[in-house]
Amino acid sequence: MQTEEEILKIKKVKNTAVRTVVLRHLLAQEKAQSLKDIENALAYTDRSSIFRTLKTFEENKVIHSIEDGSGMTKYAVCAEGCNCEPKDLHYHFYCTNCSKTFCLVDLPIPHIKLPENFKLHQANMVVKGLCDKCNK
Amino acid sequence: MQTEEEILKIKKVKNTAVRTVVLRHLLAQEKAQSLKDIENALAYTDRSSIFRTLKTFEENKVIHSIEDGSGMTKYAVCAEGCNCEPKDLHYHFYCTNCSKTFCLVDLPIPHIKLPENFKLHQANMVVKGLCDKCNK
DNA sequence: TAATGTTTGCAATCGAGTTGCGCTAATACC
DNA sequence: GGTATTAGCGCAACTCGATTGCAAACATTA
Ligand SMILES: [Mn+2]
Ligand SMILES: [Mn+2]
Ligand SMILES: [Zn+2]
Ligand SMILES: [Zn+2]
Repeated sequence: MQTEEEILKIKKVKNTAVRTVVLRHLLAQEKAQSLKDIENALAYTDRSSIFRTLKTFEENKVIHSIEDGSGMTKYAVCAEGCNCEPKDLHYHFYCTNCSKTFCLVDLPIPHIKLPENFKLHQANMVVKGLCDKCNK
Repeated sequence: MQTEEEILKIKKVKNTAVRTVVLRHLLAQEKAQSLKDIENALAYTDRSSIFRTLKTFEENKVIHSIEDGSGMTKYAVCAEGCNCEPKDLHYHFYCTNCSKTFCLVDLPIPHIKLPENFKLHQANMVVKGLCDKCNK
């Protein structure tokens, strides 16, 4: 497991107080976090600072974002070695009962045969249903 | 190709003026439409009426919605025989250049082996990149 | 140190989505 | 047909996540 400092160094993002604490928070979660989740957890850090930090992180591939249909974009730390390329894409699971969103990093996306002349760059793959805790 | 009246009858949705014109518009498009797209196209129909129409259509599986990450939910008419079940799920393509979102109905989603005890109900699968027209 | 660039906090704004409400049209009931 | 009830519609207001302008604080460079 890499520390916040190591990750930021590898991804060439300058370390600051806000960046460290946001990244630390993201690393400590099992579920993907919304801006509001982070804002609530970091009571003394301003929302717009967190917002801009998330943008910076995403641009530099420290994290990736997930549109799970809940109305709030979620964020999760990229796995070690991830470069947000097609080979790094994975499914996400959104539990319609507990509203948690997870990265299914062990479930790589199969090769998608797009129509002639289409070019794949990114993907937002969200599978919805019940997570193991809610599926009783 | 089914007419608006036929589709609404099959899906047991009462026909009204707004519903007919919204469905007709959706049927005539090659790309999935946002609420704003429809509002712009139907200049004399109120936004909230279109909004509620879309909700009704979605609840009754006349259309399905797509979260393509553009910030606006897109809507597309379900294929004939579609019941919005896992077997009916398909990929969507969002062109990052021209911002068009398409249903790739001929590209069914492969079986997804979720972790133990997870239950799949729905999915929002969006592949992003360049469409054939923009990939020169 | 002074100049320059970057990050942060605060407040304001944006905009897609949603809702309350009164009016009208459609349907059900007598 | 006539009246009560329900459903759909249009307008305006509102919600709330996301985004931005700006000035102060901080870091880097010359
Ligand atoms: Mn992920
Ligand atoms: Mn579709
Ligand atoms: Zn759950
Ligand atoms: Zn395109």
